[in-house]
Amino acid sequence: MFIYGKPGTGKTAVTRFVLQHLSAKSSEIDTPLSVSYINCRLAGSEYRVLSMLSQSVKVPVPFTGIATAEVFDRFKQGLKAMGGILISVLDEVDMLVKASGDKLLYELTRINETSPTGKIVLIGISNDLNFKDLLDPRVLSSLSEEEIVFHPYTADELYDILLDRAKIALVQDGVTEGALRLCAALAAAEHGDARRALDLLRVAGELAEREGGRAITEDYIRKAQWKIEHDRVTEVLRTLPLHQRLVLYSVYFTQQENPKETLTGNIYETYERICRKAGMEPLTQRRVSGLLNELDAMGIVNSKLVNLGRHGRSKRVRLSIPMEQVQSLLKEETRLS
DNA sequence: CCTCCACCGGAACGTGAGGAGT
DNA sequence: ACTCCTCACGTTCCGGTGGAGG
Repeated sequence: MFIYGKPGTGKTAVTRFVLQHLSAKSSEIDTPLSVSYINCRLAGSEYRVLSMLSQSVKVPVPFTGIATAEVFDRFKQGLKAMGGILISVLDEVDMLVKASGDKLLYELTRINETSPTGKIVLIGISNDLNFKDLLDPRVLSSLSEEEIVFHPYTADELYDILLDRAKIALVQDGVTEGALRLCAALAAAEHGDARRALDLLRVAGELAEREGGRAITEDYIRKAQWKIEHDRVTEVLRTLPLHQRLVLYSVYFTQQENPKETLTGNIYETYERICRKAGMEPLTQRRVSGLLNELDAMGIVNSKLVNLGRHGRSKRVRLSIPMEQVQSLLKEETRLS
């Protein structure tokens, strides 16, 4: 089965809920059934997904050291030995396939053909609606027998969810209707993500509590939204590796010196200068270009491909976070200060 | 209309850390 | 002791490209 839907539309929650009921029912009627839930993005690689699968059939696998094919064999052995049915949920499978292809999925679908005892049921969850394009037709035919699409929540639905939670979590009249509506609207504008909506309400509640407010008002919701964004960025910035930070500073300085010419070429020059001053070996332009793309993906920087005709084509890069945030990060930098 | 710039981005490959199996 | 894994992070190489200016 395939489950599609944007983040925060309930895919994972619903799947877990159903799984829980299934395993409760199976122990009630005494049927051999085990379930495993794996988040492929968190797992990171084909190897680690496999090793987690193996663990779910009680086969311990070292976290590194043996060949992927070997882990796969052990998993098959374990499944066979265990018998029954393994329901395996692969959350964010699209990440797995993008990183390491659909080989693993293909192999997994083939298990049922060869293994008489011990069958596997695959449930793939994906954020990417075009995920199917990445798959080989053979994999597709055996996988997508059933599809469910989770649509983004509308503002009204989000409002209901929030209201429900607010009743449990907050004192009576702890939140104004307007604040709830705003909260739902903000989250709905951002792809109808329920998790975001709940986060927003929670943070707003914390803010209100700290300031001794009597109820969560629209004002607190707005503040909370700002805070969430700010915290997210600070956290990301703080954990950036050295050269990634250097590239970020280069963008910052280039943009300050010459706001119009923030092309990769100029940024790279600045970067080289910084490296030389700090007595470090600069990375190649290719690598820096990759780092810039990563910063872009994290939403720290915004880059756009531009064509300067005779002057070639390049990328125009802009910071998409406030300058002050980079400044304060720079202040913590003892080596570069 | 054609050229050619200045970079983009894919692919293959290298290295060193962390570790398993025999 | 030796071979063989994964994986993150880089490098080298190279074909690709949209449009200003000849």
